Amino acid sequence: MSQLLRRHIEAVSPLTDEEFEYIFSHFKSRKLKKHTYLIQQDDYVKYEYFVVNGCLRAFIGDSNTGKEIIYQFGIEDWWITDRDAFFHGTQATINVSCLEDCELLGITLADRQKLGKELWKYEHFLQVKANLGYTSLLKRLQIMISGSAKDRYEQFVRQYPQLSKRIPKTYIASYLGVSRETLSRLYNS
Amino acid sequence: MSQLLRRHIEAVSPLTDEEFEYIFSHFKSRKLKKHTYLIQQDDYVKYEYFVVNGCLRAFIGDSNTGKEIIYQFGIEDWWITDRDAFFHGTQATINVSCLEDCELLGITLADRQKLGKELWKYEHFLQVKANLGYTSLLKRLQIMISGSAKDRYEQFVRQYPQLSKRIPKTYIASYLGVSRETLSRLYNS
DNA sequence: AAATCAAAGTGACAATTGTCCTTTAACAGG
DNA sequence: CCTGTTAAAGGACAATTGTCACTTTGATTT
Repeated sequence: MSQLLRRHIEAVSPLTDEEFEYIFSHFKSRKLKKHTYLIQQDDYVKYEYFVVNGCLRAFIGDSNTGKEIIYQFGIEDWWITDRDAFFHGTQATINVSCLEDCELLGITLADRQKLGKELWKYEHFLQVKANLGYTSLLKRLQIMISGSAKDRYEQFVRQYPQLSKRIPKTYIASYLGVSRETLSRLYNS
Repeated sequence: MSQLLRRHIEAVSPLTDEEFEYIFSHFKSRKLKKHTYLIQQDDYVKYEYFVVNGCLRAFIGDSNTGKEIIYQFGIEDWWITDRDAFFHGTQATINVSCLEDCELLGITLADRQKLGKELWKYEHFLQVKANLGYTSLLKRLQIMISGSAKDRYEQFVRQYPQLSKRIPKTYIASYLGVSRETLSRLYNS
């Protein structure tokens, strides 16, 4: 369990055993069953979660059309939360639910900041991680702006071959901003 | 000049005069005329730039279609570079050119990291800035996934009323992932 | 094995957006 | 004042994608 988190942090900032133990002591484990919600709209979001096991989806429920737009998946070695609500202490505008049974490690904003202040390595880890996240999001945005439905799907399969098998197409369509039917036709013609 | 940068950093991390002077001494001023390029595809990207004055666009030139896709504008108080190339020391995959005469402050990756190590406040500033950038990019992505051309344009005007007047519509269309003609029809019907 | 349910495929049609092309307007430089 | 350049508007048509309704498939439960 904790090994995954350790390797994840050490990919940026190598740690001593003591340092890691100290960091790890601030995380709280949480297990959730398939179909349950980690975060629901209007919740206050106390934690940011590291995914140890399972698969989740973060989505916006459009109250007008009743449709859901998935903007992120979370699997092993990824982080997931409503960042905006988490950082600003406001209510969630999104939902996060489990597509599989999940095992997570949560940390509060206060502890996150405390660790950053106490350990430069952790602050550095947060900084690098945020920058990596930014660049990968930017790549996704570029494809969303310029690519056709087909481009987007092919790129997704190339980038996440495992995920594209693990997740129902309906959800992938939503993630790509395309209707389920259109996606279906892309690989049957 | 330097006051803008100071206020920008201090919005996250208040500094003493000495600290700011030290930070500022690592930046190099650069002035560019309208229509010139700050970064061209295949350049090595030594600097990350803070915009003191002017307006720039970052875009991808699609070599197949010959079309350009703008994925970011840069104006006063924003940062601009090819982040991927800057962080990894690789060649630029994008272009950045000036829509107006520009005045910039550039910092190298080595100096950026050095400042982060020497001053926790600066590392913290980088971390917070990256997280803010991430959340704002995510909001943009959400609109790109779910919004119609009209939604996107209206949202853009709401969020950047000044920019929408300052920048030619052709560029705004490209930023929104919409053809110039489609955008033109949105506010004439 | 039968019943139930969720996911995926498909056909027909509508709506949105892109592409190509022509025209108009604004404006800078000689 | 003219001329060349750039931005913008708009018409006509094509391509892409969405929507709705229905069928098929496959998994799960009883």
